[in-house]
Amino acid sequence: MDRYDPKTIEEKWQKIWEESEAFKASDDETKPKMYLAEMFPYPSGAGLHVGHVRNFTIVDVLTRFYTQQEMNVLRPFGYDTFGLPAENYAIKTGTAPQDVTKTNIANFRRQAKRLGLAIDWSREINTSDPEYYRWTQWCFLQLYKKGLAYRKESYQWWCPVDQTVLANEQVESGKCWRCGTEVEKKKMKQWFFKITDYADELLNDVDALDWPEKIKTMQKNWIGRSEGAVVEFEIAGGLSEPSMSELRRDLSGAAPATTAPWDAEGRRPTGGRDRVSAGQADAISNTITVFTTRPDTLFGATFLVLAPEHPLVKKLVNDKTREEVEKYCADAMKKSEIERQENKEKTGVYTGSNAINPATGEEIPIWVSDYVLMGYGEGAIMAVPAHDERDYEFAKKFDLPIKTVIEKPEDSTDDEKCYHGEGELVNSGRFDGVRSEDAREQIVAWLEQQGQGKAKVTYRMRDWLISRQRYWGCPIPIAYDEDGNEYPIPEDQLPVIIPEVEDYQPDNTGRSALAKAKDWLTFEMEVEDPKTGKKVKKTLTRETDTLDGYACSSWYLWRYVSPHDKEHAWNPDAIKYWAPTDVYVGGDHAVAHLLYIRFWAKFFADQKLLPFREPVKTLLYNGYINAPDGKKMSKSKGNVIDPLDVIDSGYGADTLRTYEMFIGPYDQDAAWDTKAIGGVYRFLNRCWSLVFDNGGATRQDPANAVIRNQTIKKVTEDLHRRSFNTAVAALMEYVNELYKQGATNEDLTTLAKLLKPFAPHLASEMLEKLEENDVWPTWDEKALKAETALVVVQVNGKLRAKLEVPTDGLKDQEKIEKLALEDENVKKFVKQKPKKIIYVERAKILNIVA
RNA sequence: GCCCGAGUGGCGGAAUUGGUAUACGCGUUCGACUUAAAAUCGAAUGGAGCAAUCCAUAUGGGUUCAAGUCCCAUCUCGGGCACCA
Repeated sequence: MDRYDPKTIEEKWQKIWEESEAFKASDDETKPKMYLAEMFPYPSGAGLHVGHVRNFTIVDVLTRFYTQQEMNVLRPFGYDTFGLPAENYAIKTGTAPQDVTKTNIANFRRQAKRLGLAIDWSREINTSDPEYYRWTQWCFLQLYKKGLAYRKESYQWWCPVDQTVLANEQVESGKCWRCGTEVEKKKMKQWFFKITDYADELLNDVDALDWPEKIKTMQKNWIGRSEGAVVEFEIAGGLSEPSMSELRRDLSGAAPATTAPWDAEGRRPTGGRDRVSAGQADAISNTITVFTTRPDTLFGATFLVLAPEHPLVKKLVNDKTREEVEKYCADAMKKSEIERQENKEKTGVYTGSNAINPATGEEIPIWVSDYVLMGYGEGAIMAVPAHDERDYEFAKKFDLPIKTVIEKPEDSTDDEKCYHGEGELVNSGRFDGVRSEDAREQIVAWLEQQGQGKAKVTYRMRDWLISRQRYWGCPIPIAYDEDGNEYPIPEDQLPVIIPEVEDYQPDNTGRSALAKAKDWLTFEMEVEDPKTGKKVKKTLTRETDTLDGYACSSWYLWRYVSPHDKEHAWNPDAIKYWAPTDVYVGGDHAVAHLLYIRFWAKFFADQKLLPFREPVKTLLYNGYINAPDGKKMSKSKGNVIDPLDVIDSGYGADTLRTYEMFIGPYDQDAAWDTKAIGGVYRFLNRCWSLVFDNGGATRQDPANAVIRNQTIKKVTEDLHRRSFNTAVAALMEYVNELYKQGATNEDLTTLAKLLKPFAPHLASEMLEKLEENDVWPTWDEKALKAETALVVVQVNGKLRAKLEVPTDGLKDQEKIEKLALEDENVKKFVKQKPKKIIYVERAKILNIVA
């Protein structure tokens, strides 16, 4: 009698699956399809960790489940290979990132295979493969053609250690997401994707998604839609004429990548957050524009506040205030965002100019303060200290007037010094007595009539900064002539290959190491001259920025459907059949990646290149696996559980997989338990013994029909609702029962089939011995009920007796009542005629109200 | 501060539609097998009590024949956002 030997069994089946290409998605498009994927991993040098295993196993269990149900299943795999770790390693050791990546992929692939994953290996992709990034560059050009990839100069997050700019999404509480260094602001000309064009649609479509609420809320907060109005405040006395012409000259040099905020209205908002263009319209028309969500408080606006970066600031100062204001602005801009946020004490300076409140006609002072952010709204606000806490604080500190314009209702429990709720307007001229909710509309309408304002929607989300001053990324397919004109590289000349260099260190001018490849950097190309329109040959210099890695992962789910297509990024027929992805599983990137793929889906749908507007139907967001001590696993803490060690220690991959499914609800964090995994190993041993000890089936009669059918139903339904831990528990119960009752051949095949998604090697071994296929079993609704059922008898809601009655007698309430009232224990609690008796057949419960 | 989510045995957790609270697993205890140990198999295991029974799902109220589940308030923990006008 052999023992369960995971090593032998797993090696055997992994070889069989490899040789037979067992998990190749079929071309049979008549079958119902199911497309599942995990968020593809970054193949680090450390290899797989238990978090990967959980993530991959969730996908694998579902893949096998749907495959066993005879659907046409696509389950590909790939590697997200661009990024800083490979490049930093290259800088340190001089090893080419290309080579490190190759090694790491080979390692990851080998380890993934040892988990017995049902992957279609013919579709493997790798984002740093020129055959892949060629199409990333193509995607970029599509966005570029439509004006959704553009360049602008702006202040950007800069990580001084990694020497690169970062997207807003990559700055976590003022620190670089990679290295944790405090980030700085740096003014640079950078590439952006205009995701803000899709802000409304991205927001509106969130609700309908079958995604976790947590993620949906985070995306909504990130997009951050605010309804309000822009209001124009005339500058008292106007700007002096020298200032005006100076400004015009200043502005003509700037490339306004987005439209001026003033005319931003329509189906989609245009980016109103452009740091260069905001304020331009104002400068020329002698006004300051502010954004407010409370136009109803306009009469209470007693001063204006501009952000230190606001372009108008230097035009508003006079000889007396210039020095102080310039110093304040310089200090504010130098300060890191952390410092600016830490010190919530209000600071600010008076510019020396005043504005006219359009509602009251009063002159109000214009101040500068860093509590107003250039990146949001218009970079300027009207301060209503009576009804806004921040403005209140500022007014108190600098002794500015506070004017109440909303009356706090009598019944309000709000005891704040400034009331920011709704109420009736006072001190507001002809709007006195109007409810604030109504006043918002009325005042906006009035402003619009005067040409001094209009309704406006503002978003928190900024455009997506995609430039990275790094070597190991997808080159941006753009080149420049000596005047700085941009030329896209023609699609038939893609890919722009990453050149080989000796030294991977970025230079301190903010250019990536790509600039060191002199042969690559400049080249000749026939282009249309921007002035004459004629074809001319020019010497061009390539863009040395590379794309944010998130750009590479924004379309990979579509590449999987035709990974070797030489003509298309994704094959139009294949995408029509397979996409969108039915189930996508990951435990990270709630707002970055998961927002970007939605943005690209919408964009490419608009180009008629995708047949859907949402790329992921169902998102499963799995939790982390923590160390046994409950803390995050980390090398420095020395508490890392290596999944390969777990396999090699003798447990095997099946135990590891099943344990990680059993550890708890997939979407919750869980702590590794070195003891509990032994329980799962025992369970698999018991499964093995049922088939391989005692010569298999021990009973021939149709025993266990009830528990068998119940288990099929339970496991099937649990997999549909992604309750993996309870599905495993149900299998354990079934096995316990088979040990007590003995097992028929049907029990054994059923067990093996139901077990296969979790422990595919063992289950395959069992099925082979039983000479059975793996087609998912179905249950017989009629066979779910035993001959007798237990009816619970309660008196006043407390359990007093259990009656065993024939299943077909459950309908006979009278008889059950009679039986219950005859019960000795029930009699003790029911002395008189019961007031009421409630019987619920579905719940098999009888409650006597005595 | 604002917005989510969650509090159930010694531990991880189950209870899907308001209907037997604590499934399954770990741990612990006892027993069988063994010269012995491991492995395996079997039994017990929320608390109090000899028992009948009583008390237990963060806390306090409420609705209901019946509440872990619904409602109100409070506390604690976790996550997200955070001077966003």
